[in-house]
Amino acid sequence: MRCMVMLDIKFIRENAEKIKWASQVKKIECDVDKLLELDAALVKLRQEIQNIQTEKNAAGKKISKASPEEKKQIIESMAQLKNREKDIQTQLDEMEPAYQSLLLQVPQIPSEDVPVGKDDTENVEIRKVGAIREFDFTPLDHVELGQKLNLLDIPRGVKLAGARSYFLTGNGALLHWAVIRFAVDFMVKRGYFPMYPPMIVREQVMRGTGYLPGGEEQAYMCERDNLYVAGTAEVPVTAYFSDEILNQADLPKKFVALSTCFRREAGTYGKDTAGIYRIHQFDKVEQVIVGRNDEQQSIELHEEILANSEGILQALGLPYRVMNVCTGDLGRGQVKKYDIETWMPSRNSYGETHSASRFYDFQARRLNLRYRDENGKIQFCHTLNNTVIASPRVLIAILELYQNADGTVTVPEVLRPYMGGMETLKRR
RNA sequence: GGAGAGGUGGCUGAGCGGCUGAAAGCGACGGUUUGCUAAACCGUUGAACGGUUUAUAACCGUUCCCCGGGUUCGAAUCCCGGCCUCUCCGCCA
Repeated sequence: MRCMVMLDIKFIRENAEKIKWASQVKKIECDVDKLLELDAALVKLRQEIQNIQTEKNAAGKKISKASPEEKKQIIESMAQLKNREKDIQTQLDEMEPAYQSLLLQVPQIPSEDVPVGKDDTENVEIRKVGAIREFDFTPLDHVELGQKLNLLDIPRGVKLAGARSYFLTGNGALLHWAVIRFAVDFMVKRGYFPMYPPMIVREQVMRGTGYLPGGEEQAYMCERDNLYVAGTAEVPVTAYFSDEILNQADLPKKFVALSTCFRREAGTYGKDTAGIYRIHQFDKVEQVIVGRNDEQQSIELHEEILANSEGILQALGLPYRVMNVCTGDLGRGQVKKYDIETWMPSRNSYGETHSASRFYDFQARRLNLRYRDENGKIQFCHTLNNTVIASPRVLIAILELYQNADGTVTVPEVLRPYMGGMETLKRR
């Protein structure tokens, strides 16, 4: 994973204005002019050094056949060349780091159909699906339900592990596993290849997927081992084929991965403190696609992974809406992102439960993830990913929406096979 | 944790300091043969960057045999550091 280029420098040269625009609407700092200036200077120096090397090589070839006196001469002139070379090399070495770090800041250009906006308040709703339930009694929130039905124990989680920690207990744990198994099976039926990935990964995997630099504060890290704890299976699964060259015929590769996810949630003190909405550890079923370098195909696959997740929510009978995430809320590498927000009565609003991202070759470049196309040319892949289900966050919606006046919770039908046929969650 | 081995092209695997961008095999691609398939035979087959050019074609140049330094007129080949992988022993599950 040596290739740390965000976007191809040639592309940047030719699309400087678009990138400036992207940096502006994404609110990501990036000095394109400075980058191009450095780039031009570097190209010039590299040409000079190349000429010197040509001379050196020629001299080196002569030397083995030269007479002793000639050898002396050649070696002397070589010494001069080497001095000049060293000079230029020093200049190059001085400029390179600045160039590299500027290059790393270059954002991916958003798709044309992404709304321009400053932050998540300007995301645009694409559609709403499912009717919001009207209660004819006063509904409880998931924390109260969890307590009453012994599904959830936050205080003891906090006792052992600090804020944003919890236990799922009894039927709560069973419901959690049921949701996950349902989601995995759903995706496997749709032809996705199941994976259970390592979640403690090397730094270059985090860099390759775009979480570093920038996400240092969000990720747990094992300092002794210099390894990072990934916040999502997207990280190891997208990096699965890094540094490899795949066959075009094998693409797209579609994966469904289940993992526990760890997030520090630094800088969110006071945000979403109630319940199990924002927590340090959760399980997530994730879908990841590695495809051809073909924008049209990526667009279609993006719709496909979105449809998969909508299928899950519909099967669970949860009302949701699909958001077209605006430029200001897009990550550096994302071309376009759909968020799915599921209705959560206690929040009296939709809460984000899914996030479907399209990167084109942004991650693949950093991961050195390539394939050979029909002409034998090596191309960078395209990558995409989306949540299938993240639990326990989704349990908020399930518990609150499926609660009954008597304080019990009905088990959604599709989950019952995974709960030994249980139809209702009662206190036990 | 202790001791050792090693990192070469899509893969496996050779490689006296100049003739090695790299043997050989496999794979892939093109062709011959063939009722079809298979087999056999012949040929082609690394990447990035820069220049010439209408050209992602051809040609020329430079760099690249894990990364970074060093020795040398010259390094895949010698030396040092780093990263990574593997084996044995110990420990643990």
